[in-house]
Formats: sequence, C-alpha cells, structure tokens
Amino acid sequence: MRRSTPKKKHATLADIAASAGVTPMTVSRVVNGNGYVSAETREKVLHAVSAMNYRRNGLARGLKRQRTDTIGLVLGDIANPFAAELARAVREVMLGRGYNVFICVSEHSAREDIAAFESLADHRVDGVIVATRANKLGNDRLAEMIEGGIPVVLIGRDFRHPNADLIAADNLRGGYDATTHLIALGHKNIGFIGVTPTSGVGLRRYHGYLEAMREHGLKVDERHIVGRADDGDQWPGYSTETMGYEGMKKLLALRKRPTAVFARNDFTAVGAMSAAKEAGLKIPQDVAIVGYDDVPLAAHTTPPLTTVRQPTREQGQIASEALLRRMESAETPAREERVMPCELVVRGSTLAE
Amino acid sequence: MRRSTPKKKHATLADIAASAGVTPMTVSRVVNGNGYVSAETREKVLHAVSAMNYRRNGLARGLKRQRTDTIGLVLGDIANPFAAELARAVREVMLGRGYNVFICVSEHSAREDIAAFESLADHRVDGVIVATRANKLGNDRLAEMIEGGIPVVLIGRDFRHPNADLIAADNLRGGYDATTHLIALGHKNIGFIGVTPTSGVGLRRYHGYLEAMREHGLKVDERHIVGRADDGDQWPGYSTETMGYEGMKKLLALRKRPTAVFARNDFTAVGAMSAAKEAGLKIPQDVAIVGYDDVPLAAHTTPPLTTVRQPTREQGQIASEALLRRMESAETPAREERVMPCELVVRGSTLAE
DNA sequence: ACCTTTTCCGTTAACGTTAACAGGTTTTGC
DNA sequence: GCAAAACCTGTTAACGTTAACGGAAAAGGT
Repeated sequence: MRRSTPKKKHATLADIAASAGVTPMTVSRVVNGNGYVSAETREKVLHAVSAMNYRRNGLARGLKRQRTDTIGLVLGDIANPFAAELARAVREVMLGRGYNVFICVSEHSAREDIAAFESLADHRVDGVIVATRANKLGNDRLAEMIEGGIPVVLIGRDFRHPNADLIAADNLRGGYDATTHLIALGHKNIGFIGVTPTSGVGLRRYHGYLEAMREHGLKVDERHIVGRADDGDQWPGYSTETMGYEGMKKLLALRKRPTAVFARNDFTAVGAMSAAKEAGLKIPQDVAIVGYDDVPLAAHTTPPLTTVRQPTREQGQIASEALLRRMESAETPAREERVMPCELVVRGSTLAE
Repeated sequence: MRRSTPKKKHATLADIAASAGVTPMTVSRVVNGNGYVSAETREKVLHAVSAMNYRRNGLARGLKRQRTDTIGLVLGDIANPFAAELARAVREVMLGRGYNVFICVSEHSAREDIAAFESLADHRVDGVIVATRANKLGNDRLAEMIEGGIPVVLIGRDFRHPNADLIAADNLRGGYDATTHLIALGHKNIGFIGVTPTSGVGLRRYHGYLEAMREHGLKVDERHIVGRADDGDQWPGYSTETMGYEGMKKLLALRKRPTAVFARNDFTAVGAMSAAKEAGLKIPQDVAIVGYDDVPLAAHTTPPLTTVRQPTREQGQIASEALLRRMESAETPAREERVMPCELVVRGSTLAE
C-alpha cells in the first residue's frame, strides 16, 4: 500500500553553503565555474551539491542577471514537417551558442498567437523567433513587444517592423515557377486548391500562380479556384489532406475540369491525388498535380509528387543568426530582410516517364 | 538611412507606481486584479501601464510566488503527427486551467533529453510531461528530477518511478491485433519493418507481432525482420519513409518474400508501399501492408492503409489531468498507470474490396 | 626583501515581485 | 448609533541569485 508523502522543497544556495560551511557566494562560484575557488573548497561544495540534489534556480538567476539564455520559438502548425525542420535548425544553432529553445504553439489563431507572445515575454526570454501566419491582433501585440525591447525575428510572417528582421521563402516565385512548369507542359486549364481568404495577403503562392497565368495569357476560371470559405479560428494543419481531397472533388464535379492542379502544399496535393485516383483518373495523364514544400513523403507517393522545395533549414539558421545578432549587440542593429529562393522539384505527378 | 538605436529597458512596477503616484503594491494589485483598489486609482494605474507598455516580470513573480503557472512538455520527434496531436491535447487542457505550455524537443538522444529536463527544471516549471523514448542516462536524470520534487507524468516512456504517473497506449496488444489480422487473412510469412535495437525494450509493437506469430504456431523468419542496425544518436523521425522504403527493398530482394508486412508506424508503411509498387507488386494482392498510428495521411494513400489507431488525444488529456493532480494537491498522490487500448483500422492495404 | 599580481572567499546590495500585516476610511446591519 | 464588516492603500520583508567590491593570504618578479 502506497501512502502520500509530503512534498519536497528545492535546496538553495544557502542550504548548500550551510552544509559545506561556506558562503552562498562561494557555492555560486563553484556551480557556475567562475571566480577563484580552491580545489579543496570546490570538492566540499560539489559534494554537498550532489548530496542535496541541488539545481540552481533559473528564475532568481535570470532576475539577477537580466537574461535567461533562453529564446522562444512560436510555431503555428506543429505537425507540419516545415515547422519541425525549422525547429530543428533553430535548436541546433541556438544550443551551440548556449541558448535553450522553448517552443510555443499557436494553431494559427490570433488569440493563441498573442498568448504565446505574452507567455514568452513574461518569462523574459532573451529573444523570439516567430513563424506563425500574420493576423491583425497578433501583429499589434508583436509590435508592442518589439517596441518593448525584445529582439524579434520573423520567418515567413507577412509583417514588417523596423526593429524586426524578416526571413522568408520566395513563395511568389515558387508559385510562379510551379505554374509555369504546368503551362510549359501544355496545360491551359490549371486549378488552384487551398486559398484561404483570411490569409489572403499571405498566400504568395497563389499570387505567383495568378501572375504566371496572366503572363502567359491564360484565363483563370473562377471555378477552378477552391479553398475553405471560412476558417476563422480553425487549424488548417496537417488535416489538410482532407482539404485537398474535398477541393479536388469539387473540381472534378465541374463540367469543364482543369487538366492540372496546383495545391498550396504537399498535404493538400496528396489529398487531391487521392480524390483523382478515386475518380479513376490517371496522374499525370488525366490530371497533373503540383504541391509545395517537398515534405519527405512527397518522394514516396504514387506517382511521386512534383513540388517546390523551400530552404527550410537555411531559413532557420539565418533567422537564428539574425536573432543572435540582435540579442548580443549592445545597439539594435539595422533591419534585415531576406527572401530565400525556392526550387521546383519535378517528379511523376506532372511528367510521365 | 537607418541608424542603430540604444536598447530599451522594461518598465517595472516601481516605474509605473512612480508615474501613477502610488506604491508598487497598488500597481501589483491592479495588474493582478486581486485586493481592493478604487476605480479611480485603478484608472490612473492602468493608464500608466499602457502608456509605459508595462509587462510584469515573470521571473520575479515566479520567484516570489514559488510557481510559474507553466508546464513543460518534452517531445521526441516533433514532426510526428502523434507528437503534434499530443501537444495539442495537452495544451488544450492546460491552457484551460491557466497554465502555459513550453515544449522542448529532444530528438531521441540521451544528451538532449537531459538538456531538456534541466532547462525546464531550471526555469522552475510547475510540472513536466515527458513523451520521449526511454534511455538510461535520461531515466537517471529524470529520477533525480522527480525525487527533487518536480511533478512528472510520462507518456509512452518505458520507465517506472513511484512518484511519476505513466500513460501509454497498448502497443503490445496493437501489434498483436495487427499481426493477428494478417494471419486471419491467411498470411503465413509476415515481415516486420523497423526494429531498432537501441529501443528494443520499448518496441512493444514488435513484441506483439512476435507473440501473435508464436501463438498461431507460425515461424518467424529472421530475414523477415528488418530495421536499422545502428541509430545511436540519430533522429528516426519523419524521415522514416526512407527507412520503410529501404526495409521493403531488402525484403523484396529475398528469395522467399513475405506476403505481408507489418511496419512499426505509418510513415515506414508508406515507404514500404512505395517500394512494393515500384517493384510492380499489387497491394494487397501480392503483399499486404499494415502500419501503426493512423496518421491523417493513412486514409489517403493508394490503397488506403490498414493501421492501428492509438488514442492520442485521450493520452494527452489523461496525462494532463494526472499532472494537474500532482501539481495542485499538497501531498504527492499515489502513482497512476494507465494503458489505453488501440484500435485496428482495416483499409485497402490488407483487404481488397 | 619588497612590491605586484594572483588567488581565495566573504560582505553588501540589488534584480522585480508579492504575501503578510497594519492602519486607516467607508459602508453595512440591526 | 455603534460594532462589525468591507474597502483602500501603504510598509516590510522576503523569494534565490549574482555583480561589485574589499580584504587577506599566497605566489611571483626583480
């Protein structure tokens, strides 16, 4: 029979100091490895430290030092391989420079976006990388934070501020290239799956598509553009296979079907492929499909998915370095804006062998 | 031309107090909404607060209050939809109860596991949910943490401690059911893709497979078991489509091929399907394939993937509630261990229509 | 031998917040 | 009308740490 035991309290510097017969300051010097401490004293202290299972209190330490050696990373959809890869890259750079990374997730809603910013700001992280989609309220709060002096770097968020750097992939060009690829293959009726009105401005990929169509003198049929009408506070995350599936079904129900489809991302594209195959269509003969992001899965669909690769790792690295610059220089440095090129990856879903 | 501007400092309670002509304590009462403050004073204070862009210092607050209203969630592979869904569920419960959630990622290496624990412990989170795979060093450090008094709940981590709850899916039974399903369909030569020696004990799914085979008097051909020999410090995350692809190729190269394959998870299964199709095999006629996890994608492969669904959301919720219990009761409660049932989801990759 | 440098460790005073207490004033209850 | 309750604000003393400084002993240089 187990019975409840009373809670323990953490040992403090003073506890260790008392136990080792020195002052707290000496213990502090030992655990932080700075200042002069004799080998003998160090030994005594370390002994007490491990005997009492001491861990320094980061709150007190942070309060005193006015820095926490911690940065925040705000991600939207955590299930997206893009976000995962970004997190990996950021973590790698930051850990190497002695910073911990705390991730906050806001499933693309303004309220949660703000909650994430505030909780990071409250915990006095030394800097924040924001990779969520733009929204009015979130942008306002973000601006306050930046003006409050917290170093901020944005990744792919359509929001500009003189004291925040912006790193983004060239989604406009990527969308343009993907569409141009389809046009070059002879397609004239090209659909787009996955416009979301709320993030209208942010959907550069869609604008790239429109631009390519216009530039090649092709008419865009309104009915060939599908998306979710109202996704106000929803997460559009990895469940978008379903979104792509349903979008494709809508397109296939039309009298005049598109012969090619550009999907806003790979998941949507996979869903679209699934719907097309279900309808008995051959890919790419009956309908060609292009995705975006080049998730690992894309190489393993049947047929393998043509897609646009964005330099995820590089974006994370560049953002991290920009943040380090902001955090570690005494003056706030001049703003940096980087747009990274994307690369079309042609596979079987557009080009039969 | 932009020039660098000197850094700002955060306003403190004292600054606001001075500006509003009151004491810091009064400001504290206003910003926290407790204690009595006259409407008039509150007005003055709030005015100063927004004028000076004040945010309370969570470090000082946490230090004084001896709690941070924050919990940590340690995830292994962030790209895995399972982890993402788990995070979502945990966040939902915790936000509703007034806690922030910080996520730490450790890509399945002991060193990073430990780093995550320590950084969370240092920041004095009120509790931690750990959902990474077990490893010796990490377990030891975790035990210290638990004994140091931090409330800890484990999800699917094969590690037991009298002061930490354990929530897990019944992977043994799930593996057993998946294999039994294949056996019931008449398969006798069933392969398994994705054993990793390092996590040998943890791979309950594999043991379920072995058990089902044994119980039905089927011999397990050593060569039908594939996995990565040495993944010491690697991430086995979402890139495992490749792992499944390569595993399947090995199986297909054998003289005596298995007629069915059970893959450790859906990504591995997708890779396996890709390899099988490339070899000109029909699924499920020539080879049947079962995955595990029921990721959203599984319903959209061709053919749709038979898989085992684990109650992800429920695991997150139950773990959260267990943690809340540990955090909010004065005594440390008795240990709880929950094993959640999994559910076989039969689709086209094993059963032709 | 004497001065400088290095080593070692203690003291003091914050960092920004809030719990606890205390002292007033106003309202309420009967 | 008067005690009790509710209201409003201030004072004090931590929470656990470390920067800055100071003093004394040991080591090093000439």
